Amino acid sequence: MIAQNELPPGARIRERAIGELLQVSRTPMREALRILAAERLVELLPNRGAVVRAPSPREIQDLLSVLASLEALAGEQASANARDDEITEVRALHFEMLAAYERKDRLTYFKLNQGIHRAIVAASHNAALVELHAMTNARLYRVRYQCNLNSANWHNAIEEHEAILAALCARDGQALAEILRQHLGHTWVKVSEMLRLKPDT
Amino acid sequence: MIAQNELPPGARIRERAIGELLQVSRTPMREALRILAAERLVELLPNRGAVVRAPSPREIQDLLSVLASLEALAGEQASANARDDEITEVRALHFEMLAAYERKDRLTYFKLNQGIHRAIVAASHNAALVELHAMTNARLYRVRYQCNLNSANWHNAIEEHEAILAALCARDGQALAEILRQHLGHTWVKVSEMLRLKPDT
DNA sequence: GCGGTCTTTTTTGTATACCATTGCGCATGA
DNA sequence: TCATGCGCAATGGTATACAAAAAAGACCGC
Repeated sequence: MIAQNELPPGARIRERAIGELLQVSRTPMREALRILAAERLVELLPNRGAVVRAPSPREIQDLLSVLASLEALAGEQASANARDDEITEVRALHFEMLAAYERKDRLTYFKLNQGIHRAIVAASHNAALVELHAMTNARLYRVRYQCNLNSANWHNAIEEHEAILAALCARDGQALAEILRQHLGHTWVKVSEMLRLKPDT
Repeated sequence: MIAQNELPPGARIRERAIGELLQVSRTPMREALRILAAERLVELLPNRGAVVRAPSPREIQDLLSVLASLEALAGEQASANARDDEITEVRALHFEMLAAYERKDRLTYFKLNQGIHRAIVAASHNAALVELHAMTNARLYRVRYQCNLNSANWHNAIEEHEAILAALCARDGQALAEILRQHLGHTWVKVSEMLRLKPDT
């Protein structure tokens, strides 16, 4: 519900209300809220309940720099450790994404884009990295989704993804790390532009 | 209790038993366990409760490679963003650590060592990075503590810390990142040696 | 009309009761 | 002797009741 904006940032989560909505009592509801708080998706105010967190622009920039480092590491380790079939799957996802690009199907494009990055991280065969990447990515999901809806220039991203795929196929860890770093740097450029135009989202 | 090995890896955590020990009922106990599970310090088995996680050697190596990337990023950002008084504090901690080294006070040495790294990360002024570093570090705390007790050669670590301090004072982000990376690479060497000698710890 | 205080109501924090599932031990039989 | 099945004890999962804290609202004085 947070990811899909049914619970917008800043919204208070009343245990009874949401629990009733989901047909569970307060106990599992509270346990879920503690997990979401540990994942930094909600903030727990003592004696005042939970609110959906809205990462500030500064926090978004910080998270993106961390994500860039994590993906750079993933790129290096994936280049070294990925099985050929995993690389093949990334290539397949890449072409699916190109198809969605041609059709201007933004939602599918977005999900496939995320899927490619997740697949590269998974190909590192580094379980801890997969976990931290997923957690960091989850915190950025909402804003990146909004950005994907609004952004005008997809083309750069496509070109970068071509380069990502080439580096992965060549198993050139250094190059892949560097491209992924730049790629997420450009993501920050797009996100910050969107925040300037639509500060409310 | 997990960090201090009062609950060793693999130990089952029975909600009623530990709750009684801590004078709390099962409800807050369960909420705490969910948080620890989200932090990957315990594992939750459906209908079978919680057990203290013991990171495998492979997982330790993976976590250290992630930690190296996080600290490298912290080094870059700290070089750019640290206030002078934060750097001064790192220097002070460094000399305190040297004092503990001279006295062969392993516990104090260990804690100051951790404190230096934490201070450098904090000096990045990147809140998300601080959080992820703390979480990753917590997962490695126990094994690194064991390693600190057993390791013979402190001297390399001291030299590396001299270099870390020098790079930070010079605000040379690239150099600092590289040294921190190597430093954690050497940590893995020490930990893996210990694991070979004492696989049970 | 406005501000402050007291009361009421809502909401979170904790304890406990009850149910479902699991695991173990014991008995039974091949 | 060993495998299998039954039953009991223990443990986790959920709901709910009660206590404490905070928010909301009413009332009063100025």
